[in-house]
Amino acid sequence: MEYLSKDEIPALLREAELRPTRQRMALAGLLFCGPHRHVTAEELHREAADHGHSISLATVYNTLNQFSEVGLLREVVADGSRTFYDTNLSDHHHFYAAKRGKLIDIPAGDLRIEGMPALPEGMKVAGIDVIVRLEE
Amino acid sequence: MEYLSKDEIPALLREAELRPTRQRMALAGLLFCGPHRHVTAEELHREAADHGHSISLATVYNTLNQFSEVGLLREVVADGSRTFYDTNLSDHHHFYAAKRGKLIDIPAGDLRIEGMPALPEGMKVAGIDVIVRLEE
DNA sequence: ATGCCTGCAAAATATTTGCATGTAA
DNA sequence: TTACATGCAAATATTTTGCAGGCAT
Repeated sequence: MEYLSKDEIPALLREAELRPTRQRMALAGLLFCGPHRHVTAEELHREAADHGHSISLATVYNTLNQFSEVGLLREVVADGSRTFYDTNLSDHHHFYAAKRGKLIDIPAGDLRIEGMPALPEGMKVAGIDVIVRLEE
Repeated sequence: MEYLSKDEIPALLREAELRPTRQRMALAGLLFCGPHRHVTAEELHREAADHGHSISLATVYNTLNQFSEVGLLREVVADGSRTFYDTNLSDHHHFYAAKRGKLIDIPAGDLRIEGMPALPEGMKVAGIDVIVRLEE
């Protein structure tokens, strides 16, 4: 399976109706041109800096939120104190090793939810998050 | 089924090796002498004030954390930006109506998890959180 | 009396926003 | 050119911490 190449990034952004600006290109390159990953804003900001992209942390936050809004990323709430962004959009769940602050994918289909009860009047399911918390 | 009465609170705290101080008594009374509930620190702080208990927000936070550490409460991470504390300690899951910021219990047993994959080397399961996100 | 608790304010963290400037189309 | 994006700093929101004084035992 091939990873996305850098020159496919502009199209990816355009399809999402986001202008392919320098910063978005750089961050999208880091996020999408390789295997799936989980990042925090802080991590991605540092990584961008390491690659010579000077992008402010606020812009990293804004960009991650935009990418989430248009469905390029999925937010994962595992820790209350930090937000993770997952490049894997398929229907899957997560292990969370709190001590290491690391998320690990549980492949789609491995974990199934059975016995969904009736929903409150007039509501529908927007998503199901399963976090399996791990300890040593 | 009877709810806990106020005069059982000191024993509850003592069993948890927490001194029954005025503030802990007041907060425990609000939390445990009635049906199960989900609260945020902010909500509990306001509620205490409404009942004439002037307890600082910092103390509410500290107390909720202590109660969680000794197993009187369970923390529920639903929203990333707020921590909920649940008085229902049984093995159950939650609906989360993001728009209303409200958690709703899914009774234990209603929802089952099937097909847990192998865990990473040397780790064990500390807990499983399922959040079913709802929208209108 | 002793040591754990609390209140307050200040610090720490994580994230968002306002606005002047920069840049893609 | 023109609207949208960015950088920066400041604002916001939430939670934690330090320390002087208070209270349970």
